[in-house]
Amino acid sequence: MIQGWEAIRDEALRRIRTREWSPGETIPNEEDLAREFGCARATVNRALRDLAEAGFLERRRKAGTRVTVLPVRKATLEIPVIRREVEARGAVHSHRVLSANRVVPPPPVASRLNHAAELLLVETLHLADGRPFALETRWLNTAILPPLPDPDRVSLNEWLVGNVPYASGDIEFSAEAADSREAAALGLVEGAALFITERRTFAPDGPITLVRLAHAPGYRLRTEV
Amino acid sequence: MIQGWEAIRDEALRRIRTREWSPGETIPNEEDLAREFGCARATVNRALRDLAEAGFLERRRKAGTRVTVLPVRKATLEIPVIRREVEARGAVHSHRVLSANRVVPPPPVASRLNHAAELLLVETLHLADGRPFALETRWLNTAILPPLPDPDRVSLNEWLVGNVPYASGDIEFSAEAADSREAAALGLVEGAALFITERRTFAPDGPITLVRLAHAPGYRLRTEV
DNA sequence: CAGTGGTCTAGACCACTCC
DNA sequence: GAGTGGTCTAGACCACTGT
Repeated sequence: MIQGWEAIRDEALRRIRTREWSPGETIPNEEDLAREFGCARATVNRALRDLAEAGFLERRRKAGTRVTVLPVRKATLEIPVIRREVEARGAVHSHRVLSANRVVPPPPVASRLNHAAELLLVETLHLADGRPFALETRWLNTAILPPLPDPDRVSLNEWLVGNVPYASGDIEFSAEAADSREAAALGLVEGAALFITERRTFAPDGPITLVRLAHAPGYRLRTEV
Repeated sequence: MIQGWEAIRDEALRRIRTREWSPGETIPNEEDLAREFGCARATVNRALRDLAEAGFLERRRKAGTRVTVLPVRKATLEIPVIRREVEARGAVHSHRVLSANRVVPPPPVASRLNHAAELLLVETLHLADGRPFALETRWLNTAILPPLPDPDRVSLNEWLVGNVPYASGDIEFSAEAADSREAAALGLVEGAALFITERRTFAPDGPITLVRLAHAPGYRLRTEV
């Protein structure tokens, strides 16, 4: 008798990995497994649901549960606010607002936010122990935001996280060559490889913000599988 | 009366976002919430567990459930095998093995795999519609692997996914400038910004493989939040 | 030690979907 | 229509941890 849903999950994963349950194959249904493992069906359900969320199994009512043929690795990334990230490296975080202006967004920004009217553009340099860490370029839709705090004093990111309910958004990661502006701000040569994070956030009634973070070389995003 | 654990999760999330439950605050315990929502405690547990996994709540026995002060965004990345990724773009995938040699790993590789003895090094160029898509540099520990198939015919990645039980691993993302070898293979100028994915995989009895994927410019990793 | 979340059970009904 | 997973319940016991 196997005890606990985690043990059942592990046993199921073992059978998948040893191909006792081979890719594409339908495994026994929950009731049969519950009988085999000597537990309630809900416990089997918990274990198999976990494996399905991890991408090892595919479950459909009536059709049953199958072993995924090519498991898509699902990695969970933790994306902390910058201050936390800097502090996690044992450094002191500070930031400097380079500019803050009302600007009509260029077409790429307008289309990504689905918003053509004027936005607030704030450029901020984040520092770790006084050295450039990342350049933040943030577009804000002040039309639907409450009055903003002074960005010199408060991190806009943290203020938004705490004060603006949001509905949805996405994040993209890419690599780009530093342009002259980025190179100057981060103290690099033009063309240096930058790790770029770009986040969009939308409220139910419109876009909230678009943020582009250009990270200085050496930045790594890491996750366990 | 609120119906269904998802409705309860949504209601709890609403209270968090409207600061009805403010950051750092301890929310009512499961039993009280179950009474309020007119459902079983297990249903409340399901809803709150979901929010805790998403990073909105922190739960501890005896101490209760608190609203996270600075929610760490947890994004789930789907990391498909390269062939799938290429096909998802509507292109035809092919690959070309550039080299395959037994090599004593250089110190950075040896330390990352915790293995100093000879390894098999396979370099593969992945193509989308015949154009360079990514350069794969793979170190394999043949000492603990079953006999490998011919890498010209079979994608080593897919073969490993299907044939080697693994225990753990990690993935790192970064941006690096292309060296002359990478630039040549991918048809770029030296110094071009590459998006790098590096995966380590370990079996219980030793390292299995270290893979570095250098993606051609334009590559983006995207996830919804 | 006591309060809270974590898990389990046995049974029930429902929702989806394949046939 | 029937088989399977998805969810809910009411109650129970356990595991952790703050006091």
